[in-house]
Amino acid sequence: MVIKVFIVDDHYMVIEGIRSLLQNEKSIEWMGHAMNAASCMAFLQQQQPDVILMDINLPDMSGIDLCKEVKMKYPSIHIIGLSSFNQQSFIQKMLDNGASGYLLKNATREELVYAIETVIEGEIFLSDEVELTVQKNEDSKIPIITRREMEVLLLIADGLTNNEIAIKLFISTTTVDTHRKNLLAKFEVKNTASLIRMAAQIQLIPYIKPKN
Amino acid sequence: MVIKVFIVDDHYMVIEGIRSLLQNEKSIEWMGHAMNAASCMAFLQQQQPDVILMDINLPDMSGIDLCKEVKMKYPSIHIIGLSSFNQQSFIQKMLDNGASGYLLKNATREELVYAIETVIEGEIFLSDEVELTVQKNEDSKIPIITRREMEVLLLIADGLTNNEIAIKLFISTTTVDTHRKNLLAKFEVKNTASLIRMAAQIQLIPYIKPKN
DNA sequence: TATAAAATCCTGTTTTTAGGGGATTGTTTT
DNA sequence: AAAACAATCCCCTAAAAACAGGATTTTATA
Repeated sequence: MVIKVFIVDDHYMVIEGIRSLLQNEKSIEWMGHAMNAASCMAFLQQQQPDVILMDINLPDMSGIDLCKEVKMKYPSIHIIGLSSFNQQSFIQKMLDNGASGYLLKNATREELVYAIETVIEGEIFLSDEVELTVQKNEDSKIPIITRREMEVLLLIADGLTNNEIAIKLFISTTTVDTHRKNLLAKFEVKNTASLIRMAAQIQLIPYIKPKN
Repeated sequence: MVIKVFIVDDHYMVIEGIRSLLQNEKSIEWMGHAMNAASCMAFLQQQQPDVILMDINLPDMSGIDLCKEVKMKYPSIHIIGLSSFNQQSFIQKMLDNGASGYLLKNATREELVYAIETVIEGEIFLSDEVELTVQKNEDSKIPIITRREMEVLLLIADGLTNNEIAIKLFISTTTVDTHRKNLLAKFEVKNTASLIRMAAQIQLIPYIKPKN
């Protein structure tokens, strides 16, 4: 049985690299690629692969969210997260959202093929290095914040004060203050500067600054 | 005349992708790859390519430094910086260190080939999107801050208060406050959150957080 | 050597955040 | 059904940052 593989990545060179690596694998069928979340979803309406290799950074949506959406509509598709970085927080989120594995972009052909074969069996695959990190970082800080906290965080990053945020979210200023306190506690920092820095570094804050 | 190309990148998939993209180009000869700065330098002792495609992120040394080193010893080699991100600060540093071009990893085969051909002619090549960024940022706000303001900015990002910064720099708290005010003015923001966000986004703040 | 720019310091006031306590109402999850 | 979590709200105090308006000295640079 041939495993049908599809890839979602906005880097042409990575797509080409994976295609090239899988070219001579007789057990794997290359279904094509998408360079963003929207065209991925469009493709899936026509055909369903067995495995999707999915970059965590996409131009229109994070791979983490796309993963969730795909698994919601097509639970039988196995998703392998793909990224350059060995970041536990992303890996965890991908897995939480239904991904079956996580592969670093410096993986070899053998790893790639093995990953695909593993997730098809219903098992979880993680890159060697990733597993190490997961272990190492287990005890360290990967703040898990709630949806509301995330909203507040983004508005803080946009430069709004507690009062302005309260008005925008139709809640009391004291509530905003509580969310803010919880954010500081979860990130284990003592002020806004460190909070925003950390959040920016773990890519919680979108790069393009929305006006006002 | 055949252009000899070598690549330095720690992502196997990217190496493979570029190799695959250049495979059928008769005017280009693939010399091989290195996955870190050390083996790149070792390779160059044996053979010299005409063009090196060099990732800015390498495990043992930044591409920016490696670029400088290579150009020092082998001035005739043309270097094209390679990265996933469209970050003006890196691009500028690569060019300052002697690189002849900058290519994003989502470049097409045509762009890649054109880039190689362009730098061989002694010209500078920049990805379309990169040029846009350079242009866009030209007239827009790239705040020019002084050395002292930079020091203060980094300490703010580290979570220090004005008072703590004052102690660390052996200056008065009011001076720190003045620097801070100037930073806010130069960045055209009204609070620390926005300041740190912007600074992080234009890569003014180092990624690895130094302890304390 | 003017002149500009950078770095230093000051006195105020107002606004915002941080830190310490709570508490209530829903909604998941076990 | 109980426990845990999320979201909401409150009080109070202290610390920090933002805003306004200065000034002096040192260091580049035209």
